[in-house]
Amino acid sequence: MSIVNFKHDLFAQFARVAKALSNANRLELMEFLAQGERSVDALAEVSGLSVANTSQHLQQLRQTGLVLSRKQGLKVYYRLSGDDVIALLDSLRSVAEARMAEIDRLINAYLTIKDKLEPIASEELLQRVKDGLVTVIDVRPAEEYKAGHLKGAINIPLTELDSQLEKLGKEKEVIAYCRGPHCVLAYDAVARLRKKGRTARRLEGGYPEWRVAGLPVETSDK
Amino acid sequence: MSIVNFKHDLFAQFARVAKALSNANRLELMEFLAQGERSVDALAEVSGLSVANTSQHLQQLRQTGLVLSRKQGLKVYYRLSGDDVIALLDSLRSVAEARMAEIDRLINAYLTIKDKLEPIASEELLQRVKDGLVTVIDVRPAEEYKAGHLKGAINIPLTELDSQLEKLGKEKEVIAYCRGPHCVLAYDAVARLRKKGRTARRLEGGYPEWRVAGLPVETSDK
DNA sequence: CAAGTATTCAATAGAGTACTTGAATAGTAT
DNA sequence: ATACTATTCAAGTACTCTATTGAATACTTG
Repeated sequence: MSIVNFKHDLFAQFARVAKALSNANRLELMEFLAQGERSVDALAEVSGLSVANTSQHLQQLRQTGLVLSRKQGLKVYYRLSGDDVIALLDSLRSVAEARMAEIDRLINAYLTIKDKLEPIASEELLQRVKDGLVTVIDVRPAEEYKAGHLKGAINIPLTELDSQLEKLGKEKEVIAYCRGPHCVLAYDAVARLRKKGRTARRLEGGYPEWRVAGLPVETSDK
Repeated sequence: MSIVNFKHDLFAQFARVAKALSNANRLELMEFLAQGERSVDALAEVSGLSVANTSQHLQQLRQTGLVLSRKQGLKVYYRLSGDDVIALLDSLRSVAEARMAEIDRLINAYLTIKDKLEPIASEELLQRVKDGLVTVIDVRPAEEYKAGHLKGAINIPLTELDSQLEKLGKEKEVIAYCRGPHCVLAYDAVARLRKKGRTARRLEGGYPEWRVAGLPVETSDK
């Protein structure tokens, strides 16, 4: 094998991995998988894709080694094949957010629906917490919550929002936050809470912004 | 805009970045750009693509914000738009290597001497340089060396390795590096040095990885 | 201004991708 | 066994991507 061919074949393999990531539906499936193992029909339901289509996307991901599957009874469960895959996804997201003006445009277009999802500012939140007017929920996965969170916030990962609804008093307004200004978990949470008839808003920014601003947090003090 | 659409559009933007990375030729172009700024015809020459084709790939990369360009006189010079792009490429490479048996097969097919060419890690190299135990050589072409190289490394392009052998003390171990983890120049150099009876190893990674890790470099300070 | 060079544009053929539909497979429950 | 369920397979259509070719653009030099 010549050097040139070797190099080209090697790059072709890297390109295969990138190609597996080059579809919005597959990225969305992987975001769900990042939260834990899921069956095909569960993934089809949350993603809104047909079962056959979901299955085919999952097989593409499996062929490049990004996900693994196991069969148990009737169902096939898929999961991400390792933490380095999460790191790759984060790296992709971070480059995309940093570089693409298009994303800012999208976020701004979305946020023009101010009256529906107007965020609450940090100072206002602090005051309302003191006054006992709001319940603050952290919708990130439990591990991230454990590593550090807003003081007084309770952890309700997005996946458990429906089942843990009773933790939230019905009279208080709910404030949701997650990883950062672009993290869609908090948007989702607010939308779903409102569907259930609660009063909900999103915190401007996320945990990192809050911490950097010197506002009160609780950490695992590792 | 609904939350679902918003989320989907956001993932579609991330997917665009991944799609830009999903072609072997574009990845190869980016590896060259990781060494420094390059004109279109220089990139066309090293990649073996036609100029028009090269230009079109570069424009795709520019549209997703992965590279930037500037025009000077007749030529247009492209460069990576930031170090986070290098981090993304490394992350992609690392996931691909970890997951894809296909890549191992390729590497073994080409580099049958693979286990004889154990790489040295960055930290270990730094220590051994301090202790005066090793000579570090940069086997990339002179222009790439000039644009930036590991502090203290001497430039011996692969083509001149035989003729400049006397530059290397016979007692010290020689460490060779080039463009990146898969740049074959360093493998070649190590193999040839060993044939001449020298003790030689390859640096894990290459110049871009070293620089991004914040380790000491010397640049042309343009 | 004319000639030359580097890059980009435009049009095209051929290959690959996404999603749908309906059927096939493998396992469970009755 | 039979009915049922979750998943996968196979085929078809509409759409997109790559690389090639030749022309157009923008800049420099004589």
